[in-house]
Parts: sequence; C-alpha cells; structure tokens
Amino acid sequence: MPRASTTSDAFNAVAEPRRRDILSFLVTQERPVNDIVATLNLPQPSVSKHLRVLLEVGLVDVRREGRQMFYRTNAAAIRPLHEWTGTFERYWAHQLARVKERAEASEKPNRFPNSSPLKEKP
Amino acid sequence: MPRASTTSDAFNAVAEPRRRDILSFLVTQERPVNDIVATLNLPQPSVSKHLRVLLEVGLVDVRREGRQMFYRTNAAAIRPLHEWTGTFERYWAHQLARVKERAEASEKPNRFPNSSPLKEKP
DNA sequence: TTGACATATTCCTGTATGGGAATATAATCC
DNA sequence: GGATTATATTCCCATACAGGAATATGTCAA
Repeated sequence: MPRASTTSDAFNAVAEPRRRDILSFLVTQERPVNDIVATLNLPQPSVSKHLRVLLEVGLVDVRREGRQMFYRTNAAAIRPLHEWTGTFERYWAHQLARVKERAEASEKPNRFPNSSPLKEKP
Repeated sequence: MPRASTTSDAFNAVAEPRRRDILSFLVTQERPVNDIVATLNLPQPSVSKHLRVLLEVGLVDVRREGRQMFYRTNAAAIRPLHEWTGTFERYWAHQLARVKERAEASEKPNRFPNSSPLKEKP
C-alpha cells in the first residue's frame, strides 16, 4: 500500500506547504481563486487542485458568485490537529524544564549533545 | 514533482496514522522497539521504518542499551505544528460564535445546510 | 565460535501524488 | 451566437512512498 491519500484526512491535506499557505490566506476572509493565484504567485490549475483537496477534507468551504468561486478556510476542521498536538504540550513543557535545569546546573558544557545515532555515510 | 518526502518535515512525518500512534505511545517514557511492536501490534520491520522517519525529522530520540534501542518522543518537535494550528484558534472560536447565534436565532431549520458544491457522479 | 535475541535494511510492487501543459466547463457580456 | 473571463479537469511523468518478505547487522551468552 502506498502513502495514504492527501484527501484521506486533514493531517495529510495539511502536509503540503502550499496548502498551508492557502489556508492561512483564506482564514481572514473568503477570496476568489484569482486572488489566491495572484497573492501566492502560483499557477491557476495548481491552486484549483489544492483547493479541491482542501474542500474534500472539509478544510475550506466554497460559495459561487457569478463566475467566481469564493473559498474560505473552515477553521473548525483544523481544530482536531491542534488538539492532537496539544496532547504533547505538557511533555515539551517538562522537557524545557529539564533542559533548563541542566543548563543552570552546569555552565556552558555540552554545546552539541545531540549527535545522531544514525550512521554517517563515509 | 511527486509528494514531498515523509522525512521533509514534521507535518509530513505525522501524516501517517501509525506514526502518530507511535509518538503517543513513546511520549510518557522511552521504550524498546519490541514494546512498540507488541503494544501496537505491528510488524517489526514496519516499526523500524516508521521510527527511522520519526528520527530523521527529530520527532523521536534514541538511546542504545545493549541490544535494545530505546526510543522516546521528542515533544518539542511537535510544538511547531501546535503553533501553526493555533493560529487558527481565534477563527474557529468566531465560527462557533456565529453558528451559535444562528442556532439560537432560529429553531431547528437548516438541518443539512452544507450540501457540497461539487458535482455528484450520477 | 555458535546460537539466540533485538533491530535495521533491502528488494519488490501498486498506487497516489504535484507540477506543467493543454483543454474543458461555466458564466457573463456584446 | 461569439468572445471573454474565471475556474476546473485531464493527461503525462518522475518520484516517493507503505506493506510484505527476506535478509542483514549488532549484541550478548554459553
């Protein structure tokens, strides 16, 4: 099985940077496609395709007005992501506390403590 | 260009449900790979591959102890996702307020207001 | 050394991309 | 109707998966 479809859920849809840009742009007010194209400086077909994905997972809503399609971010659909990531909040707080402790306990050693356990290609 | 690599950033790495499960499991304490295999009921090679991805984007740390590799979620690496999704918080709050207003203003109409503007295949 | 255990890597394959180019659909205006 | 504007879809292609199976690497113990 390949990677899950981008339309399978908000997590996958949001993995694409351009789609995140679009969501940020559309959150303050609805906009016609051409505004997105002009502002984000992307090819129009590309924008339409991204909007399709966002629409399918419910991250944007649309409204037609004449020839124009006004898209708008459906912020509520982002909430589950915020909540899932939020379940880790207390842990990064703990980590920060620990890091702080160690930093205060000893002055200036360990400037590069995180060497990767992965093998380096020689 | 195909989809961005899963190792390109935390957003892509986290798009995979199994990887989210692993992160949740590893956040309370470090665990050897076998614990993940047993608890999440996944094939061992699959777990190793997912851990590789998570390690490359910094979502987990490792420590070797004899033959075992102890992995642990690096919660701090999830923080950027929480913050990005958090930029939408005020907007879903607004949406909720608007929805609430409408709900209170009129009793019980509009039970299915969100018909999709996409064409249905006949 | 040999064997057992723990984990990682490789090879294969079907599938879903995202970008570019071209084209199609839809609505408006003359 | 025909032309124009706005948006969507289709086709092609290179690429990166995730899963399964098999195998490799690494570490300890006898």
